[in-house]
Amino acid sequence: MSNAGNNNPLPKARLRLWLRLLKAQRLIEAELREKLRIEYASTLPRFDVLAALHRAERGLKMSELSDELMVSNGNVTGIVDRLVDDGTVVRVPVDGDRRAMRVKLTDQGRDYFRKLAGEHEGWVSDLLAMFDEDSAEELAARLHEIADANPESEVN
Amino acid sequence: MSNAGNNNPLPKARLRLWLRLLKAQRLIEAELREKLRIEYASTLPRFDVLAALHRAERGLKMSELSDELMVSNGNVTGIVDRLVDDGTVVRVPVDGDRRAMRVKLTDQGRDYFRKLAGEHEGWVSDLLAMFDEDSAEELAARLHEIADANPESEVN
DNA sequence: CTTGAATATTTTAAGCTTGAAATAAAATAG
DNA sequence: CTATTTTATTTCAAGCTTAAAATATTCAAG
Repeated sequence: MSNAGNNNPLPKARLRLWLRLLKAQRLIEAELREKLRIEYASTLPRFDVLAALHRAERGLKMSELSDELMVSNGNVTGIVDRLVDDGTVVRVPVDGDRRAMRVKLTDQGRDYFRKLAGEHEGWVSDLLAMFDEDSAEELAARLHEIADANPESEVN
Repeated sequence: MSNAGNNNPLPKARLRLWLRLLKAQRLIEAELREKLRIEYASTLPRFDVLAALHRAERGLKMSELSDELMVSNGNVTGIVDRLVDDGTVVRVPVDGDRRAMRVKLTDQGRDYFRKLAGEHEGWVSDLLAMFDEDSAEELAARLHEIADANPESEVN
């Protein structure tokens, strides 16, 4: 049967929510991207990789990185290549498994990221200045439900 | 002065909010992208262009398209090129301005999009099934504040 | 008119992203 | 042991994305 002219308001409300979410994300991402580019000659994907590595004391394997960031593994290869060229990260062999590589921040990379991360937090805080602590946390909790209800999404 | 060890909870809460927003967006986008690819051999950027054109009866100029979608104008050129190859859209000269082009859905493109849009709404609704109409609308309103407070962000 | 600034679009080079195929090593069976 | 399958990563081709430069046209002074 045809669904033409269907006007059920629930799916429409959810669709509007999705479009708003997308618009907010794009706006914030565009601002952050521009700041990273102009002030640090860097990019968001690079920042994301550094952030993930900074959270992981002893580094991450390529596959752990791509899981963490929800991007394909082939993608991470290229970004890490460029970070290696910069001298901010290194690939070290995982002993006991000659297939795997552990990616770690260099000392230089760690210093660099710490400076960046402080700035980044400030930029985000400015962009989300309309939320006080409570509303930010409440909103974050609501958004968490989305990831919670749709687990294990594989990107590969 | 150094900011090391700063633990101000407000920026941290906003940063968490941003990370949640980003995670939710990526999850939904990955699902939609996969469905479009597998079931329709299409992509999200193409869908976004078609959706914008569907909302605009008499078509959109290239620059209107890139404003609407918040992507660079060079970007739209490539996507529209491919849609023209598919036969879903056409570029028609704007009379009175030989620089400009108006992009319009073809009849075939309109039919195709209508089918797609119905499916798309269903996919989104399923992914956001944890929100009833009221919470979806409330959340959307909260997110709208972000775009509202950061207007006129130029992507070009 | 003509010159110069502004606008609309495309092109370009570089980087990001994906899914699939290729490579290599490890783990599992038989 | 050896063959098969699984796992970790890279490579590849195609498409997306950006910022900047190039083109082409229109608009605004003078």
